[in-house]
Amino acid sequence: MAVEIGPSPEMYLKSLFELTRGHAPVPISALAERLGHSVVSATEMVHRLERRGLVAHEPYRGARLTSDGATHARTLLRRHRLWERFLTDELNLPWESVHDLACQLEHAVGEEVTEALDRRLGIPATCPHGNPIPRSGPTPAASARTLADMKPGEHAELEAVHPESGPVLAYLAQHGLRPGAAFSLESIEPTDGLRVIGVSSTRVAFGPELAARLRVRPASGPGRGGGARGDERRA
Amino acid sequence: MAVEIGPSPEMYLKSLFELTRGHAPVPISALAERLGHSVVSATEMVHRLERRGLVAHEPYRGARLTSDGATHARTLLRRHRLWERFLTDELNLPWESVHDLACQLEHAVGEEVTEALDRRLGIPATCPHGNPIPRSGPTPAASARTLADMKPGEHAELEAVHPESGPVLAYLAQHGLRPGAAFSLESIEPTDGLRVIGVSSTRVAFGPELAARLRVRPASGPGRGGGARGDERRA
DNA sequence: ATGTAGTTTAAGGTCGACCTTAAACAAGGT
DNA sequence: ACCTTGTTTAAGGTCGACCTTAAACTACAT
Ligand SMILES: [Mn+2]
Ligand SMILES: [Mn+2]
Ligand SMILES: [Mn+2]
Ligand SMILES: [Mn+2]
Repeated sequence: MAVEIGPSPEMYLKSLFELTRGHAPVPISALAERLGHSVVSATEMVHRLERRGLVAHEPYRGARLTSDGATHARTLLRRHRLWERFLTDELNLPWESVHDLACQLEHAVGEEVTEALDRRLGIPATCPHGNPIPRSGPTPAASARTLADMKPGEHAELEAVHPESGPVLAYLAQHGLRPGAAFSLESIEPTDGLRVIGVSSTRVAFGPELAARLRVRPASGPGRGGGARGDERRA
Repeated sequence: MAVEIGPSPEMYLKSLFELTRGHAPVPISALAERLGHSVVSATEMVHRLERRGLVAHEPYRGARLTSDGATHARTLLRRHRLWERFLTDELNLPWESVHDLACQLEHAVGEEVTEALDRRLGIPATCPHGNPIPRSGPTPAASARTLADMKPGEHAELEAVHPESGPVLAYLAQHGLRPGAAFSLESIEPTDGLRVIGVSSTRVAFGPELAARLRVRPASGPGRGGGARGDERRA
């Protein structure tokens, strides 16, 4: 148990987990891109992780987490999101910064601290960006629907940003967009597929790339304007 | 600013700081021993740190922190002790574990988080083990007196454990010894210089090595028995 | 003054985590 | 069937952070 593994291998596991859609293996090139590494380096690392039994590599198709690897990845995601909650809720650090900060902390703690933190925070259900905090038992399935899937005229509410990344969060923060914000899709520009949405009297545009990262759910409280606080916790 | 420096070099700076007595340079062998590295490796690292301008090496005498190095070391000690307070006060983790846990966290955060944490904790004055938390302005001088300096019959109160280390803290915890605990030195065994102290009806023995790491101050509330809670905070 | 203990340098190694360039290869669409 | 694109392997490099063994050296105490 505990398996001694460094920050870098851990980031590979986490990324692999995040990039996985269904059962399909993740092309190493996708991994490499996500991490900003060369494809060759990513291949090397995948091999190392394979030797450790955390990853299964199907040549020319991609890499897949073993169940050990997936467990470890979930643990990391858990730590990451708990730290995010701590940083926002307890330290009042900005919503758009905590992702990167938590990305350091996640590698610096073990089970003892993680579980104590969880209790301390009141066993929160999601991170500040709307993603569920893994716990024992299956993680509640996030809505598969994204802004990219919406049709003009539709109303919805932002559920989560996934996958997260500093720049994306910064862009959203700039426009006051947070999980819980209600909005409507006003138009899809034919060229480039830009999505223009209306949030509380403002208009914000998203490229298709970004749009696919905004998980969306049917608007709950209809009318409920605003767009700021979406701190959903409950266990 | 910010100088990008990894966990390992950081540990060297911290150790150097802790081992420094007055103005004297610290023999590299002492550094090596503290870190559990070979002397050759420690020498290498000292050279690297010298190139970065964080350490000054006087051949055959030892290494000394430059003012840049000392600043960095103080920062680390600050982070370390703040995390310790967090782990004990907020997460209720055991007094004797938090040192090692904080030793990971101290390398995973920058100024932003550190300062927010400090505010959150109410600007504590010391770590759970009695050592002052560095802040801007000179650090209040810790008492130079240790258990090793006491004479049989003397009464005193434990101020701090310095330098800290897992095993030492574990030993103290085992006997219910904490900063704030009042005790008397009952005897110094002629052979081996064992110190036997009396704390609230128990007797505990310390070798000279350990005794020198227990900082001591004149007992404050005379009579005040017990020996547990010594959570001194105040700014 | 000399010797011993502590210190530094030299030399050679390992391993992880990155890089580049270039060649070999396989999958899948046309 | 073929070709293009994406993938893997090979080869060679760098750098940090550790290790060992062995030789050179210096400070200091006797
Ligand atoms: Mn990370
Ligand atoms: Mn998040
Ligand atoms: Mn440390
Ligand atoms: Mn402490």
